[in-house]
This record gives sequence, structure tokens and C-alpha cells, in this order.
Amino acid sequence: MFLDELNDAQKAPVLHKDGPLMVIAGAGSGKTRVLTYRIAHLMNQGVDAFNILSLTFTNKAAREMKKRIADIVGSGEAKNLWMGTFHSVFARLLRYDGDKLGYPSNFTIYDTQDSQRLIASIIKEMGLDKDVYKYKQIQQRISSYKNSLITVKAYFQNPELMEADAMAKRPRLGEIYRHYVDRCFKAGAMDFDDLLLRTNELLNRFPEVLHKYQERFRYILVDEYQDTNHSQYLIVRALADRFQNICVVGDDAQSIYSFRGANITNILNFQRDYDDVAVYRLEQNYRSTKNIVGAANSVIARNKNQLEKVVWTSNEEGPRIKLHRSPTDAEEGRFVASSIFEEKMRHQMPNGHFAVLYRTNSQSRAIEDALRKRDIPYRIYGGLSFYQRKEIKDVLAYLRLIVNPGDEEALKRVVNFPTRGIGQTTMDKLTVAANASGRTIFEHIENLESEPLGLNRGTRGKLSDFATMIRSFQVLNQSADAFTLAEHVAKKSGLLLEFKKDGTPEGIARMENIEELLNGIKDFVEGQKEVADAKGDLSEFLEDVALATDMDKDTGDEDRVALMTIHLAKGLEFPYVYIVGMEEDLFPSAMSMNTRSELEEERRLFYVALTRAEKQAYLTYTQNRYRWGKLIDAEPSRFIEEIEESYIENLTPVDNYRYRPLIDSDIFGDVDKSRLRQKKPVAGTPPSRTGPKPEQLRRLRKLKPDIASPKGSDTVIADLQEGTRVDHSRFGAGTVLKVEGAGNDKKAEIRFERGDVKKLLLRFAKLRVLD
DNA sequence: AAGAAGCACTTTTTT
DNA sequence: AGTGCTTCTT
Repeated sequence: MFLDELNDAQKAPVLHKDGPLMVIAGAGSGKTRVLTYRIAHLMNQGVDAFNILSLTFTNKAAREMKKRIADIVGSGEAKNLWMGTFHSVFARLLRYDGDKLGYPSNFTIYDTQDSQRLIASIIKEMGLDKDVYKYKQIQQRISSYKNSLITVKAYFQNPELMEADAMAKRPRLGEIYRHYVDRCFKAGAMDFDDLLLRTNELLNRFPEVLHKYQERFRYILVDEYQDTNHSQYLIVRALADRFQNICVVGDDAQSIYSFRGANITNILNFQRDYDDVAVYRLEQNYRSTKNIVGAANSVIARNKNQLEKVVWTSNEEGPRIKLHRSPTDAEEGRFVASSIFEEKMRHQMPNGHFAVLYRTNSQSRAIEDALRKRDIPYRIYGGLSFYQRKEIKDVLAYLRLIVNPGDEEALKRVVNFPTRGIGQTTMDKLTVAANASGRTIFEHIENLESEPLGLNRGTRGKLSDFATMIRSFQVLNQSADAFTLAEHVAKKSGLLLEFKKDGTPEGIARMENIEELLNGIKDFVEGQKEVADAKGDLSEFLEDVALATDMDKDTGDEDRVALMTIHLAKGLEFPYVYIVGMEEDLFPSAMSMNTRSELEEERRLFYVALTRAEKQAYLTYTQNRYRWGKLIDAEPSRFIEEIEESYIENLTPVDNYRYRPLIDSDIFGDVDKSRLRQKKPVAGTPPSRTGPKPEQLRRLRKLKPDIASPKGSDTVIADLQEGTRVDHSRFGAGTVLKVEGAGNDKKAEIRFERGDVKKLLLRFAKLRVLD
């Protein structure tokens, strides 16, 4: 019996009958298991799978849960569960009922890039200054309005909002917003935020629709409730209103998505929103050692705003968290790679037991390089994902256009790629006409004979050839499956040829990527045959792609070290976790230290990172890091000293790597040098700082060059001889050919083993003498 | 209209 | 450092 696999605390919410319940689940306490078994239990009790709606954080999580449930209750029934991310579930709902709002059932889903491009062109069309109206910022602003359910109408009824934007020197933001919404609507497109906003609109405006789904979803379960935004919150509340069988699971300490509108008060106020809420707490951690749990607790205790909860574990003590400092990010990578290598050998671990987590995607490169040199297989999650590559987006744009010719962003993307003589001037004319007439650009292209719009005969011919091609694809779409069609499109559009004739390695790589995409479509078509009421057609595939998360395309069949941002690591666990780049301004991010709540969110992020580890956590930081192509001074993250000292083993306790000139205290008498030199932090010290801000320090430090030398003295470099083997942090090993100049101008000509000869100023070059 | 070349911006996190 | 965008040349 599956219930036997649960402890008492877990069993209670699983067996809870009807009515609202909230499960506060500490990290590693088995919340997925609770959610899964609760659903299975409901079904065993006779609840119809059709009446259960379960909202998860990734589609992959939904798939896995479904599989587990299928094992318990049988696969036939599990298929009928509505389970997935908010976005994918409500996209599906809008395909059924979006027509009431005037949307076609085959509406396009605009990704962030589509939204930004559209906003950029609107700004241009309105003749606004693009330096004042920055399209990315505008897009973010509009997105946050939508997530707070501030529609265009609501915006113009709210003087405070308008004033705020006017104060920000952007008085016409509302107009941009209005144009943007109109254009999306006309194109038959929804952006990510629309999927939630329009669902709300649908449920508010059409009581019969609301009623239908209330009846249908008698049991609603929401995972990661702490990361829901206002729009999602309202949908859940509307749907659960009738039966009140709402089960939310979450951990306020792991709320890390406020930047995209997640509102932590949703979980903090749940008890106020529903009557007679049963609250269950899962506080026993099954994942991590005592050391890791203790360290994580000591960090999160510094946050003010949180639900009461004590996470504990009966697991073994485990080793302390290892702290390591490196001179540069390249060496940090090297340390991580050798450490992984060592741990693998010592404990006979597969690669898949290791994860390297970082704050920003750009940090992956140094780690990647080091792992590659060590021949350790890895996989990077997130970053520039496959579906964001140009050539892939090009193919997808053709496919989108077939499904929905009104899709303006797709049209603009491919109308002249491969080039077919349709330039900017032509598109400008068409856009102006479309804005004036209320019809789509594609409709105008098909109607040029009656309305030539001042385009010459040759251009009109090219445009109509293009339209004819798209029309022919549409005909094929009636009979062929998504794979057959996509293959045909890749060939006939000239896309494949375009990359083939290019002949460069990049061109070949692009062709291979397109082939990979086609294979992916084939897999998809096969896979859809197993899904209830799925057809495996093109629009289904496009929706899948648009809403796929980076975790969703994990094949999982290969044994690799995982590299990802901390955000992406939420919900995952690994025996060995390396948290790299533990530096001020990087983690916590320089952009997240303006308010207390931002800093608290960074701290929760650190908490999430730590609690991914089962056996061993490593924290690493550097003294210098390449950023924007320049070497930047770095100092250790405040989060390091926020961990209670007893949980940490410092692998690099004394700063003996290089000599630090005394510039800071020369200029400011009051600089806290113990901090700079990374003396042992005092446990319990609040993160207050004295002396100049990091920015000031950095600027000042730049005034004096760093003196680079190996073991704390610069005599070795000063005496550098011809023929000496040296190591450079960026160029690798090499041999000194010639030494010239003196003092500050002393230079060495070095032949590096990777091939090139460079003349370096010893004052700047980070050289190490090899024996 | 197409391709080359210079320039600005980036790196906070993502559905 | 690397990309994508704008401007310049043909």
C-alpha cells in the first residue's frame, strides 16, 4: 500500500478530505510525494480524474507525477488528469473557450522576444525616442501590469499609474500599451501574461464558463504556491470558489520569482482567503545532512518576513560545507573540475550526482571550459536554449505563419529570409496600411491587386509568390503530420539551402540544428499518440515549444554533471552541489540590493541553492573575475559569513596567494581590512559594513595596478629569466623567449603552448612560474 | 536591397 | 567577449 511510504506528517494532508488545506513544506521534506499520493488517494476514493486539476511548476514535474500516479491507479485513468504549468493548462483552456473573447482557437503564443520586437516597432511607428522608451523596459512594465491585472482600461482609469510613468519621463507608455494589446489581438496572438490575464477575463465575464470549470475542477492542487503571481492567484480563487477543495503546497522560504510578479503574500495570506483552512507542516528533511540543513537554517533565519517553521533532519551529520577561494574565475572552474574529479574517484560517483549552480548564466563558460579540459561530461540547462536559436526560430516562424497567417512577428521574421527582395521600405508601407485598415499584413499582401499601396509591380509579384508559398504549406497541413510538413517547409522555403550554401562551420551547425529540430518534431508526433485527445498536429507542437521550460527537454538518459542557474535548480536535488561565484555584487546581485525585500529574496535563493545538496555542498568565490571582458576585483559574498561558522570548513583560510597593496587603508583610515583579507567571519554578525561602498573601493583600486606574483612575493617575476616555463591564467602554459625593459615597463615575450607568441607587461600579466 | 563594418549593450533570475 | 543592431558602401 503506497500510504505506508509516508510518515505521519505526510500522511495527514494526503488523507485530508474536503475543504481547503495548505501544506507548508520545508526543503527536502517530500512535498512532491505528498502531492502525488494525495491525487492517487483521491482517485482511489472514487474521485474522477476529470475533476482534478493539478498545477505544477514545470511540465516535466507534471509528467513525472502523472507517471507515478499511473503506477498506482492505472494509466488509463491518469491520462485524464489535467496537470501542467499554469501557462500550459490555461492555454489549453483558452483554445476551447477563447473564442468568446474573440480569439481564434489557433492563436499564436508570443514569446518574450516577439513581444519586445513588437513593442520596438510600435515605439518606432509612434516616432518616439528609443533612448527614452527602451523597448525592453517597456515590455517589462507592460508585463507587470498584466500580471497585476491592470488592463489598458484600468491603466487609463488610474491616475497614479499614469503619473508614475509620466514622472519616469514616459508619459506615452499607456498608448504604447494600448497599441501593443491591439496589435497582439489583431494578430491572433497571446503573450505569456495573456494566457493568465485572458483566463481571468474569461472567467470574470462569462459566468457560464466559470461555472463549467468550477464544476469540472472539483479538486485543485497547486504546487510551489509561493511563486504564484496575482493573476494566477485570482484564477485559482475563482475556480476553487464553488467547492473550496483547494490544496496549496509551498515553502515561503523558497520564493524566488518576485521579479516576474510572484507574490509571496499569496501563501502568507492563504489562511485569510479561505474559511477553515487546515494547515499541515512538513518539517522533516529527508534530503540533506545535518550540516547542510543547519547551515541553511542559519542563513534563512536572517529573513524577517516568513512563516514559522523548523526544518530538521535525522540524517547523518555529514561533512562540513567546503569553502574555497580562487584568484580568478578560470581557476575557480579548474578547482570545481578537479574537485568533482576527486570526489568521483574517492566515492565512485557518477557524473549525474554533481551539480554546479550559479547566479547568472554568463558564469557557465568558465566552468564549462574547465570541465571540458578534464573530460568530464556536462550538460548546461537554460541559457540560450535550443528553441531560442536563430535558425530554429526561423523554422518555427514559418510554421507559426502556416497555423496563423495573422502572426505579425512570424511574418516579419521570415518574409525576407531567405532573402527574396522584400525590404524594409516595403514592409513599412504594409505596416502603415495594416494599422490604418485594421486588417493584417498578410491580408494586405493577398489583396494587392485591388489595393497596390503604391508598391511596384515587381515587389507585388514577390509578395504574392511568398503568400502563395505559405498557402501551399497550409494545404499540406490539412493532410500531413507536423513532421512531414516541417521537413517540407525547411526545404521549400529555402531555409536549408541558405545555410547549406553558406558552407562555414556555423552554417553547417545551423543545418544540423534544423535537422535536430525535425527529429524533435518526429519524436513529438510519435509521443502524442499516447496522450489523450491529442492529434500530433502542428499547432499542438507549436504550443508545446512555446511553453516548454528548460527542464522539460531533459532526456535524462546520459550521465552528466548538471550546470544551471539556481532558479532552474529549484525542486531538484544532487548529492554534490557546487555553488560558485559567491561574491558581492554577483550573489547577492548588484541589482538586488536596493531594498530589504530584494535582499531577502537573494537570501532565499541562497537557501534554495544550499538545500539542493544531499551529501556535500561547496561554496566557491574568486578575487578577480572577468566581467564584460574586463578583470574586476571581487570580494566574498556576505552570505558566506551568514552561515554559522561551525558548519564551514575553509579550504583556503589565509589570503596568501598574492600581495595586496595597502591602498584601501591608505586612502580611508577606517577600512575594515579583516573583511578584505577574508579573516574568519564572526558568526551572528549582522551584515553591516563600514567604510566605503564596494563600488568606491573598486574604482579606487583600479588606480593602482595589481601586482601579480605567485606565492606572495613579486621577486620571482622580477627575476624572470629567458627560457623559464610560466603559466598564464588566460593563455595557459608557455616559455619566456625574451625579457626587456625595467621597472614598470618590464615586458616578457612568451610563446604559449597553444600556439601564439605574446609580449606581456609583467606589471599586469598574471604569471606563475612552473617548475 | 544586400552585405560589410562599426557600434552599443550586455549579465539577474524565466513562463 | 560576444552578440545583435545600426550605419555605410556597393
